[in-house]
Amino acid sequence: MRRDIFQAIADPTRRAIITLIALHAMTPNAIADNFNTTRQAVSKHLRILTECELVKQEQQGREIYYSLQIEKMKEIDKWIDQFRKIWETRFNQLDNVLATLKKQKK
Amino acid sequence: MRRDIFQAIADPTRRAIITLIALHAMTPNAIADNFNTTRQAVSKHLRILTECELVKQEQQGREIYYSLQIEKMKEIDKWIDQFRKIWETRFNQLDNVLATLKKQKK
DNA sequence: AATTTGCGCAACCAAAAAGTTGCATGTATA
DNA sequence: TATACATGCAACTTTTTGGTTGCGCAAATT
Repeated sequence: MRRDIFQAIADPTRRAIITLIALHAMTPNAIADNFNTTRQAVSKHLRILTECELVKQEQQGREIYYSLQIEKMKEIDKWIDQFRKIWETRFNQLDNVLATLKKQKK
Repeated sequence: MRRDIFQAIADPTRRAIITLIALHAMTPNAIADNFNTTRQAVSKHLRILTECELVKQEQQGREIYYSLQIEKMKEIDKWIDQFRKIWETRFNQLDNVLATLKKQKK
């Protein structure tokens, strides 16, 4: 079973769950109420998110509150970073081109 | 067929292809040589990447050069941004806590 | 002109994932 | 203690996906 963060965020429902619990911990039932799915389906998504450590749980009586382990999201940011470098470089190059054009105009 | 950028980057081979062609356009055969797959498999990945506009192609004779449409990568960055805001806020809050502790120490 | 090469596309197959159903378990509540 | 929730988990079904094979087409090469 492939379980990495990129695979985890591939599913739109999981992305929505992530956003939903980013600020406040929620129970599976409460989460399911926000979507067009069953509790079980949400439960499965939560298991996947837990498996790749994107989510942590906290039991409170018979309820289990799930919340986002936001640090983990930085892994995606880290991967994007290599491309950020590229697009920033390109932007600067464009900047240089514009500056050169301006100079020539003078 | 669901075709969005998050689904596109879910596959590790596709992520590798993206990184590979980020700087230089490459042909399917050249890309396949870098991995442990066939040209056809790469071709299929390229089709998926093309469908969600992550990749552009340029024909040159009988060869087709594929390169990354890096602007599209910003969409992921944009999604991550909501979480970046959260973790930066938390970091600042921690900063405040540390500052307060320091003050009390004095 | 014949052959080789680079490629896309469609059909197929196996594996994985998403969702559903039916439990079992533990915690509240009457 | 009996009942009603809240939940996880395992089995099963349906879809989706990644890969392979076998074309066909067009551009290069001979």
